[in-house]
Amino acid sequence: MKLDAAVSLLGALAQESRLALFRLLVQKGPDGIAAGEIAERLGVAPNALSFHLKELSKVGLLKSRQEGRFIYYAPDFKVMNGLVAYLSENCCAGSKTADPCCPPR
Amino acid sequence: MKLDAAVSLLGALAQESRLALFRLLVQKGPDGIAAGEIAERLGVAPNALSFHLKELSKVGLLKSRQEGRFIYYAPDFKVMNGLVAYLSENCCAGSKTADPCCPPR
DNA sequence: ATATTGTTTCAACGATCATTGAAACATGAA
DNA sequence: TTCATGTTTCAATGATCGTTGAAACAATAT
Repeated sequence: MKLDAAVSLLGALAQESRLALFRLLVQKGPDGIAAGEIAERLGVAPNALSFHLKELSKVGLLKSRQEGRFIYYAPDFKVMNGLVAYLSENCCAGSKTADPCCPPR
Repeated sequence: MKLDAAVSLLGALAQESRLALFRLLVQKGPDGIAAGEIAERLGVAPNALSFHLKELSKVGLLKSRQEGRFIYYAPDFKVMNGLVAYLSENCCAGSKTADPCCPPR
């Protein structure tokens, strides 16, 4: 992963509603949750949520699937995995020990 | 780590100059680098760099130490470790396998 | 004391971001 | 078709962010 891509992903997650949203989606797993239920659970206005869903989708963190009137959103675990790997390798001295982030050497 | 803290850390890293800065500091290790050398290496104006150093310090990602006229900055690996752990646990389905970010169950 | 070097602070500007309310679009039911 | 529901788009607003230039501060040398 390039630095620019990591910055985009970090920026997408660096917002209270969006991080909470992503956490919720991760908990719920690959089947996803409908936008309306997310909005209700997070206490975010539907249009605001739509904005945040778009932000997360724009950087590839979310997948969506339409089912009738509902649109289900689920995390793209591969992308998130890439981000965590990037941070571990580039910002944690590349250590692979139990404690992933420690000084080099 | 609380959600708010994670958001602050993500926000601090979600900027090109700052992520590059942090990467550089991680590479250089606990001894740190002087602000002037960082500015030169990253091609950032000294006052702009000072702003970014403050942003990273504000959230606890950086430690600094004065030596003569120079101020050396180094990463706080413990804090970064906490962030990576938070993301792995809360945003990666809590998996501890080789692939840290995969769907639950 | 003055000068020089390294770093930070301040004010200002344009750009981007998050939220709001209203309207629009899309799907399915009556 | 008409209606209700789920979701998104649009425009406007206030807030925050990143950069710039000039000035200030701090530590050392002359």
